[in-house]
Amino acid sequence: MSRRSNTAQRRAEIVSALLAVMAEHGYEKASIQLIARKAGLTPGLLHYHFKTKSEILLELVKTLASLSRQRYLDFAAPASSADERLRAYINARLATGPGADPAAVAAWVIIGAEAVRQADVRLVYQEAVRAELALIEALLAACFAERQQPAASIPALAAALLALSEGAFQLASAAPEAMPVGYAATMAMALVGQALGQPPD
Amino acid sequence: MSRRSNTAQRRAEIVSALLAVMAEHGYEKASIQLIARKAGLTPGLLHYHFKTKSEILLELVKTLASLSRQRYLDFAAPASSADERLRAYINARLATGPGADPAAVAAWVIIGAEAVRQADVRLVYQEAVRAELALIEALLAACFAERQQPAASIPALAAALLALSEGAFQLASAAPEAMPVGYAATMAMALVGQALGQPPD
Amino acid sequence: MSRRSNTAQRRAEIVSALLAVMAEHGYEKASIQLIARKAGLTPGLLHYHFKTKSEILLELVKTLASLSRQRYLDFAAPASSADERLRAYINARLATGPGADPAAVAAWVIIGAEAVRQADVRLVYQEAVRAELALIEALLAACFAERQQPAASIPALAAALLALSEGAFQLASAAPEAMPVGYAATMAMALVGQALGQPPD
Amino acid sequence: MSRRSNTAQRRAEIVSALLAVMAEHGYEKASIQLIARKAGLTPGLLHYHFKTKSEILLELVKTLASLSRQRYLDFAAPASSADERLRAYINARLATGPGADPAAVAAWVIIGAEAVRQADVRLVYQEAVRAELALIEALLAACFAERQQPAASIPALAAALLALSEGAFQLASAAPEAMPVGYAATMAMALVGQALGQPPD
DNA sequence: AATGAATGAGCATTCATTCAT
DNA sequence: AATGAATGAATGCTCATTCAT
Repeated sequence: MSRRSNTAQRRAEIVSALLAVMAEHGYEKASIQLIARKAGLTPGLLHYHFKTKSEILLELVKTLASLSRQRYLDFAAPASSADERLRAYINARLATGPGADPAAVAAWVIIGAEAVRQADVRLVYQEAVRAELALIEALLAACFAERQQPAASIPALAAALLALSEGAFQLASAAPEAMPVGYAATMAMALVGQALGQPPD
Repeated sequence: MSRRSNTAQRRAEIVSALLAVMAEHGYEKASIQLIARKAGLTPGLLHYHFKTKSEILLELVKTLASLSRQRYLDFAAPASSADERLRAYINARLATGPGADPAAVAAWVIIGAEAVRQADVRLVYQEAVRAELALIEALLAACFAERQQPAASIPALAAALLALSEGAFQLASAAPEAMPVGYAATMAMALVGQALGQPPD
Repeated sequence: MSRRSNTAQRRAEIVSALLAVMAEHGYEKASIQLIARKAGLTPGLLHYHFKTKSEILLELVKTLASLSRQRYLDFAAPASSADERLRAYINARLATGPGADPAAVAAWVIIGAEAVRQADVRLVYQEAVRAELALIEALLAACFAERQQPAASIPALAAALLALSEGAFQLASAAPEAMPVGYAATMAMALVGQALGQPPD
Repeated sequence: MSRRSNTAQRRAEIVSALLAVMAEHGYEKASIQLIARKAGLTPGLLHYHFKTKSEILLELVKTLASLSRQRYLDFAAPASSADERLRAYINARLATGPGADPAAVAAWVIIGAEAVRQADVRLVYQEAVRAELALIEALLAACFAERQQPAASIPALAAALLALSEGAFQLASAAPEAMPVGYAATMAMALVGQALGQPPD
């Protein structure tokens, strides 16, 4: 009698289309028309599943944050020590970016810029930043504990690792040819190694 | 007595207005009307001095890069050693950002995102990145030379310092409350210190 | 046992929902979605019971006219003279409006404006106007007959009473604070009283 | 050097076009496209001179109120007594409507309906209603004074005259064939005459 | 140099209506 | 009877750019 809802799947398709279009054209130029075409849907249908364009963006932010977290969990699954988990985190983030997907990295960079001017985007972006910082701090604290060393400057170190990540994403998206290969993960390890008094390897 | 041309000054005013409007509204929402109003000029006049809106943005990129460079030169003026010059660089960049101006930092972040999708912006952005990397590498090489140490991983280290900067700008603009105070300069110094085998002071 | 058709009730619910939504948002902004939500139904179902949105409006016009007529009949039930019936009519119309419902009054005002531009609405609106005029004229004629006076200007007087009603509805809906209390019924009585040579009481 | 502004004239043209289109299609169906075509302008230009469509409507309300007032002043110019001025008012309003223009009358009816649902329209509509009531009350008071009679029920009488006007406009616009000729002015005079104890003629 | 009216393409969004289920 | 996804046309509005003055 009643139709079965396909909203969840449609929403995922639309979010995914926004990711792809945004990586290429930015957020403002990612028009509803363009997103719809990429998703193989009609513009009207996008507004049936999402009230506004901004709402799609907010869902994309959450999706990317979640993907990045899942990627860390996958990398860390085989780890058996705090050191290994921290290395897994750095590799998950910096060896090939979140989801190993350049488009996702570019989209994240553009989201970061939108967060500067759009209050609602800023809110979910900040939530993602706080969650990421908390994760890094926990990983660092575990390393210090494992070595029975006094924890030093964990917040600053975590912030620097996050900043290094975000900056690496930016530069990878906008000036890839200018950057050396593999610098980000290597230098992140070095920074952590210095704080721990020895390389985490 | 012919009227003196005020073109140079007008162009500077317009570029400065774009900076201010962009920091608040982003590039796409920084309409010619809005920029003109901020500059106290009329929309038509903007197109008399700049052929297109994009041209204003390109000039802003160069202006910001130049301001950042000048800021380093000012900080480095009293320095008498390679170590001091490197510290001056890090402080000029990260102690308060380029030009000590949050609006300029926000504008730079937005420019970074525009560079992802606009080829002409990407070009001048990459030029700025390359110049910045070259400067950092030279400063690092001088430090190694001063200490008569073999230079190691200079490109990776320079890239990491730049990524740390760009990421710190991003986070300072979009999630300032989430970040600890002064972490960026401190950790940049630490990273350099480790590479040099000792803190650069 | 076959399912009993609930069409009649559903149609009434829908018409009633249109009344409520229209009083708040006007006819154009009373979208099918909004009407459906107010009625607790789905958009598709509205088009199952009514072919077009306009059809719902036409039914609403008839419903309101019918309610207004029923209200007069209720008021006039205890009346035993032509004078009393005329007073009952004026009170039914103007003491608190049709159905004693401000939403219905507002909806009627909006219907009046729609009648200006929509031919099909105009048709049923005019039918309602003619019926109303006929009723008033009959009531007036009965008063004259009762007093054995020659009937004078009955059409003009009936038209003025109707115009006074419609205008009072308009002003009650759009500028209630600006109007004195109870003026409409009072002055309608006065107008009738003058025509009859004495107040109808 | 600078261009001469034609804004005032353009705005008047646009307001006039809205009046014409609205009388035929209502406010919602009076699209910017349609108004622009009627005015012989491009849609973009309408938004150059008016920020929003609603702003055009607000200006139209003021224009119509002003025209109606001017029409009374013209009618009242030759009057030499309070009675004559009151008769001039009634004739200016009801003999042929404000501006003697059926389109203006229809537009006013539609504005009245818009005032029910749009707060900003309601505001200027109420202002017009209050001004009109104040004028009628002053005219009535002058009549009573002239006759050295005690003033009775002036607010109610003024309200009834206004309601009669608004209702007459409504019926003239939506059901002209159903209405007798000249009833409104005649009955307005009668109503006033009764209050004054004798016809103002 | 400077003005500001004018253009035209593009935008997000709304909505009555249809239809497979 | 009922659902809710889907469509396509229309709407108000924005904006970079042009140009006569």
